[in-house]
Amino acid sequence: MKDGPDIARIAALIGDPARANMLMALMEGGALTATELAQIAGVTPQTASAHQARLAEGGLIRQRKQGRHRYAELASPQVAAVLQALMGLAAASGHLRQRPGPRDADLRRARICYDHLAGEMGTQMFDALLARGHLIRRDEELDLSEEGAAFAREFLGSDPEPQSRAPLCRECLDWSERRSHLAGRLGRAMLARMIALGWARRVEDSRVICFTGEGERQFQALFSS
Amino acid sequence: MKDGPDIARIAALIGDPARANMLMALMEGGALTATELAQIAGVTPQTASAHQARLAEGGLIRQRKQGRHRYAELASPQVAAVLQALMGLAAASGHLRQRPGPRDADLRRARICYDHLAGEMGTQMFDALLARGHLIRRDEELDLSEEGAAFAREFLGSDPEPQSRAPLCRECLDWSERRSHLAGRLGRAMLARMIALGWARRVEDSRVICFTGEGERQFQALFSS
DNA sequence: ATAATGTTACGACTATCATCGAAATATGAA
DNA sequence: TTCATATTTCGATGATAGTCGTAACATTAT
Repeated sequence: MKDGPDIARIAALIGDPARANMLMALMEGGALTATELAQIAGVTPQTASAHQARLAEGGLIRQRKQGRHRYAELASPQVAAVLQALMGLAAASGHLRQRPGPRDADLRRARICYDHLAGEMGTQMFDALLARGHLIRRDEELDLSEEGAAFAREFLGSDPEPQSRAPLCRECLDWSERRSHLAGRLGRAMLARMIALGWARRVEDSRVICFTGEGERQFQALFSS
Repeated sequence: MKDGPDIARIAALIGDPARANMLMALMEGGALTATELAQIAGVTPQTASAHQARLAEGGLIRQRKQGRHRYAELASPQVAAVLQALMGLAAASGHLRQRPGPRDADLRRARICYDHLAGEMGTQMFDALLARGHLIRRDEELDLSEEGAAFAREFLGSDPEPQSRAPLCRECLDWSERRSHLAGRLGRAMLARMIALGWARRVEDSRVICFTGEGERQFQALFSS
């Protein structure tokens, strides 16, 4: 009966918390499988699959079937633009979230954000790398300096997934700290290395990352400002 | 459990058809009352009032109470940006709407768009006024020229609601024609005058505007290109 | 004061849909 | 093949919330 584009249909698709979380995860630019999205959204794979189908039908994501996996990625930059606008509005509305951040103290301290380190320790590492000139910000882009590359090679033992075409360094807004932490291939590799070194481990069925006493010491030695 | 701004809450607010229609109407920039929004959204005043309250609580609109009316307007340009992005995506998705315009032929011919004339005849009138220099477009604004003002005075018999501070002329996107028609105080006055002259009448319980044979003739005499 | 109109509050009904358990299907690994 | 993993289908359940009728409240008009 009304005229105008069907904006409600699309908004309703984004309006479900689970789907919104899935889309936010896809905002990073990568392609994720249904089970990965399920973990991120905190639902079972079945529901995630259903959501994925609805999002695809609504034209918000594209699906690439590859082997027994079904990867999902944002359908177009316009979708990202909508999400970006929504994030801006949500942040400006003060409606950052009912709880201004993860409520658990452990979650606020150190947690996993999809695949990299977030929380107080995440922002601390990010700030330290930036202060030392290992990371360089240039117009919305984040680059690794010469010294930064050397540091990463030494710490990681190798280059992080050199074959991937996902960005090496990316800023990711930390909503408990309201500041940035490091995402991208380097962010993922850094966290993986810390776990491999025994500095920290993931807590079962939670996003909490628990550092050992020794791990905390080493971390502070490396990233104290 | 998740981090990030609460984008789902806001999207869910826009996700309801009634609320989406209300917001789209407010996109014009004006302030509308609850009953006006109810008519536009096709719901009863009670539900419109409830929706208005939820939109205000969600920070999408601001309310100004004035006498026994409660005017609603978009809270910020950021809200408009979100709606704009959604419209762009919806249009690009081909999801213009299940039906690309009002399905009824009569609706496509001439209908009421809130308070002014829309449809083929609406765009025809708009184009004619523009072609003759009665209306002048200057950077997104729409103004009435000297000749246009004279024409309006003659046709209307008086100036349209000179006391109001709403814009006199405004462009309104016509989604069955995908072109502009005339809104604003002048658009409202023009339609009211045509009805007063007996050229046309509203069809009960519909948005259709039915022109008489003589009314159609007069209309074509005035606004043929 | 009385009536008329705009708005809001309450209560109830209803439909939509998100969610999950169980099971089926598809693909890859051994 | 047989087993394991990823994904999808089906059915059922449960909760959210959109809707309206009735009525109260607020404000303006007569």
